[in-house]
Amino acid sequence: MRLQSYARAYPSPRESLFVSSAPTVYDVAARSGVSIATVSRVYRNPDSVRAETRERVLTAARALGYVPSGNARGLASRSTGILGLCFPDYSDPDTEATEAEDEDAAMLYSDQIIRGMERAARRHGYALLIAASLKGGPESLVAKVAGRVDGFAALARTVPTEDLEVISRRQPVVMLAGPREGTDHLDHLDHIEVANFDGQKELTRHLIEDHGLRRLAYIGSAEESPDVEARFRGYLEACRDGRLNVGPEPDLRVRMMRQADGARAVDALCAPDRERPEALVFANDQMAVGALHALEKRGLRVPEDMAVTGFDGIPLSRLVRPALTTVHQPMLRMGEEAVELLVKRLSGARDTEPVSLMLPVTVVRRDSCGCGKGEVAHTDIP
Amino acid sequence: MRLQSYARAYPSPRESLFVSSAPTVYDVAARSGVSIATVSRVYRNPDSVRAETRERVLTAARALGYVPSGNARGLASRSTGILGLCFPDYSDPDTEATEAEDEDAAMLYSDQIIRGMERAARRHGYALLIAASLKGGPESLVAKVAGRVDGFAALARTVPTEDLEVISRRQPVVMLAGPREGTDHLDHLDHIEVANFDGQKELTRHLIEDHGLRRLAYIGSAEESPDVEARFRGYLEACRDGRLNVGPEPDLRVRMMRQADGARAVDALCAPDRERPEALVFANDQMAVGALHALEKRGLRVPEDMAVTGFDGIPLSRLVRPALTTVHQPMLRMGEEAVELLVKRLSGARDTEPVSLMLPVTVVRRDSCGCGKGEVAHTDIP
DNA sequence: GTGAAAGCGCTAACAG
DNA sequence: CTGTTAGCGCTTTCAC
Repeated sequence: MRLQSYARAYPSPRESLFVSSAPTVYDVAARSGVSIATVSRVYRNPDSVRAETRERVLTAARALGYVPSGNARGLASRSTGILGLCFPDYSDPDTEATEAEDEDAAMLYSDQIIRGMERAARRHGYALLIAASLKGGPESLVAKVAGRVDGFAALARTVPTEDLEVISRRQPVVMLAGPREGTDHLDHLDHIEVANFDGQKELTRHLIEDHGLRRLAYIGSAEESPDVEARFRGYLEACRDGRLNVGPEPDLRVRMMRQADGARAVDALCAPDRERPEALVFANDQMAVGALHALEKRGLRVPEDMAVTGFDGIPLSRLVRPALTTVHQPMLRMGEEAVELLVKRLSGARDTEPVSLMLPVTVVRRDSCGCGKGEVAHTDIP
Repeated sequence: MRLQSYARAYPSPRESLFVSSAPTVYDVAARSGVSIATVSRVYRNPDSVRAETRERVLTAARALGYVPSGNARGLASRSTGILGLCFPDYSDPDTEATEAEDEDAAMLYSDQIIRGMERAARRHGYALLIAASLKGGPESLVAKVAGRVDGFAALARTVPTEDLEVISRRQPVVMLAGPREGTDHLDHLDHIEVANFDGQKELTRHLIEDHGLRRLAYIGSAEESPDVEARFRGYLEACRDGRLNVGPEPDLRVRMMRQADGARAVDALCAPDRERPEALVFANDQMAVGALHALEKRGLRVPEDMAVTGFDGIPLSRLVRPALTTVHQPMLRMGEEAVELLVKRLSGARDTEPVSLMLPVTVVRRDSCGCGKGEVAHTDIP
């Protein structure tokens, strides 16, 4: 019944740019006079085939332009040698590279994770499949990735939690950055987060104690985000420790946490009818950068008239003027740790207890909080 | 004969962290009382199934924790929705991040391409599979990627040219950065390169005409690299135009073009027994950065005692002191163009003539060539 | 060492 | 709108 294959005519390489159907093990087997099993062996375990036979097969394969189908392989062997990463579409039109030189300034959060994962995956012999969720169905995203990899990492809120729960019953999954919620479901997932609370708390303490600021405003997210909430709680605690008068809610919640939202925050919080804060504490760098621009337009000086801080430590934070005081997250390391966790699960430790890591952050004091011109100080937290 | 599947017992979610065998269409079909074809339709084309039936299937799938197998899908449908990228292991131990803040300084060439491809792939609904060639068999790399994607890009010299030739008969391949050689084979490949020749020529002209330097030294690569050769030819032409006395070979060829090699180049070219050059023209940024360090150790000032230039425009080039004069390559754009080319091929234009793009570069004049402190000038080439 | 045969999980006609 | 029936290309026992 595979005779059709055996009888298939092999068009010369030049017949068309792309040949209608790619050669298979059957073609190679027929041409080299062995069975398909042997062809398979030549690729999976060369030493189990006599040298002469092996050469015959290889020669035929070369002549035919044979490339093993990863899909068929994965299907038959139930493993792919690929790790995956799902992340949300963070792209910010305002941050997109416009001038050539700014390409690297637009590096995001997720790009660092990709770099970290790629590096670690490479060390372990895995390739990396990356997929950003677009506005389309989120269902498709996870399914697409999950169905093609041996294990994967997902940035929090990329994938419906219940989907993750289901998938994690089948393969190793590590959740990135969103603290495990509920503690109830999601019990199969390994989990990595950063010290959002401690970082934001230390940064806020710095503003209050070291710079003597007392009227702070916090700009958070309207979307539910455990990370942002943790940061806000850190901010609150520092405020209370400093005996500042703060409510239980951020002074402002914006929708997307992009540059435009940061600019809008300035409009809202520096309205003429209200007392101007002494410091704008943003839940991320992108907004803070947007605010810097907006403030400049209004003729307000940073940090003299108003201090501004961010969170994340994206490359852009160091390039803007004044350079942004922020809390640096070790995203590269997070990517690496994610791979380590996945690899560990894949190589045996499948039924051990879920792991939960908390990575330390670094408070980076630059100009925008009032720390001396050009001087930079780091404090690792915790 | 699939009865085993139908009869399979479904362990409760808690029975084990990972269930032995994942549910399939057969399980979902059995549980929801439809055929496997219908299950398949629910995922591929939901509207072709009556709403009520669809819900039944979805419910069963959810209960079972069903996730479609990408491998099986790819195998049956002959397409994966994935694009690939193969790149060499560029990592440089000296550039690796040590301090948190330097994570982004370590961004390489290939990272920008990844970013560009990911972004463009996302726009077209593709995911991206990335794999760096490690010292292991190169055979495995291409095969791994090629066998799992609908089309892919390969950085020059990542993959044996003959392999590419073979594979490109089967699926779209675009070659990055290495000029098409021979013109003879490789005729199926689309190809993208940057203006290496013109960029290096303009930079060299700047050194000669604008700064009046006449004793230049070029540091190239021992490995064969069309890109580096093109740069060198640009350098040569500028030198001849300036009536400088230059031989047909670089003053030095180093092995890896890493920071350590740049430092070694300084040792070799600034030896006491020979006349010191006025400018060190490096074939890439990494070496130039290494040279900057070595020069500083020797107590030589840049640019006063010696001008230094690089090529690539990596983020690090702007962060070092003095900031490096270099030629910026639009790697992000190269990644994007690569995806556009692949997508075009995949959506019909399979048999049209191979495309060859030459992307413009930008000469970035910073401090290390003697251009005024802090001032930066750009010139786009061509 | 090599071959035969049975799937892996899904899609894709083609009937009904 | 739904079911039947073939494979997709490879790995994998189990014999020989």
